[in-house]
Amino acid sequence: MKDEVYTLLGNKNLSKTPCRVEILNTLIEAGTALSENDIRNKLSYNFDRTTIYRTIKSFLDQDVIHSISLDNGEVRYAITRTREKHIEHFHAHFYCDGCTNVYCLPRPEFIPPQLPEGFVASGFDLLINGKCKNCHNHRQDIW
Amino acid sequence: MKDEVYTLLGNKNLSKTPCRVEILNTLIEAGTALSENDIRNKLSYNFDRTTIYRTIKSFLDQDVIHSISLDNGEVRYAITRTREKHIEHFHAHFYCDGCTNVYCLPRPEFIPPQLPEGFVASGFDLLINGKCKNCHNHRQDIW
DNA sequence: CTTATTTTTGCAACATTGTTGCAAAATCTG
DNA sequence: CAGATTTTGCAACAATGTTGCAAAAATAAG
Repeated sequence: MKDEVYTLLGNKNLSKTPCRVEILNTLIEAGTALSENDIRNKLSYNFDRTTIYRTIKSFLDQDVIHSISLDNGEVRYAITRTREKHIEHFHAHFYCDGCTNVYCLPRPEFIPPQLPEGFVASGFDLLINGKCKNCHNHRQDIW
Repeated sequence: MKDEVYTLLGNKNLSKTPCRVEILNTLIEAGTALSENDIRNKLSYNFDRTTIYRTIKSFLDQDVIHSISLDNGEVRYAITRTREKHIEHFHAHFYCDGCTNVYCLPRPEFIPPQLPEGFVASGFDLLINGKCKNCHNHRQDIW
């Protein structure tokens, strides 16, 4: 809990301010990726928008969290739980069409699709959509 | 050229206004996906921002084009060249770290990664990054 | 623990992008 | 060509990204 947050902030040389502690805590406790608004709404104190923006930016810079851009332009943030540095270049997330939650997925096997002649891949970002466990029950349109 | 554009607009029941013709033409001729700004800068006439916005929206609605959201939030648009309807749920694009161009890739084989228990996939969006043919020559950091 | 130094906050301000309403202008239909 | 239907251009906002600056808070040093 708090300890984890403090340790994390300490490791990354980020000062332990209420805003940072709360945001980080919120993201750790959330099972899914959260938007800036989601985050703001979960905080006990009404921090300034800029402060939240900059806190998120710091966390991103330090790889404490990572961002996921959805098709509609919405951005969500989630704790980065990868251990190895290079894995950062291989992201996979799941977007639930039912509840719209976004979940981080473990690194998938990278089967690079046929690339045009001369193209070389160095990473990827995969966003799978479908129904999560909860929403799968009230199933509707399974392909 | 123009004929292709006219036919396309006709098929989709979109009126053939200068703005639509030009934008569609621009996107067809571009080998890569373009941002709204890229598009605007290539037009001969200074159409209103709203008009371009709405034109793009119409094209998206009619599946004439599709959008690609980059990690940094930037959005690019490209002609939809898929024939079969259902393929729309399987997008793959290539982002060149060198020139920042975005290319549409043919539909890759979908090797669904291990999903959590109870999760069901129905589509995906894959953005591969690396170096395109041109930029690969002045190679730098190949993994 | 108190002070000096370094960071973070809050606030004002702006840029960009997404979006809508409305009247004028253009396009389409017969 | 004339009337009906759409699209444009413009004004206006909302949401989000971003920066500068002084006040407030956190950290480091003694």
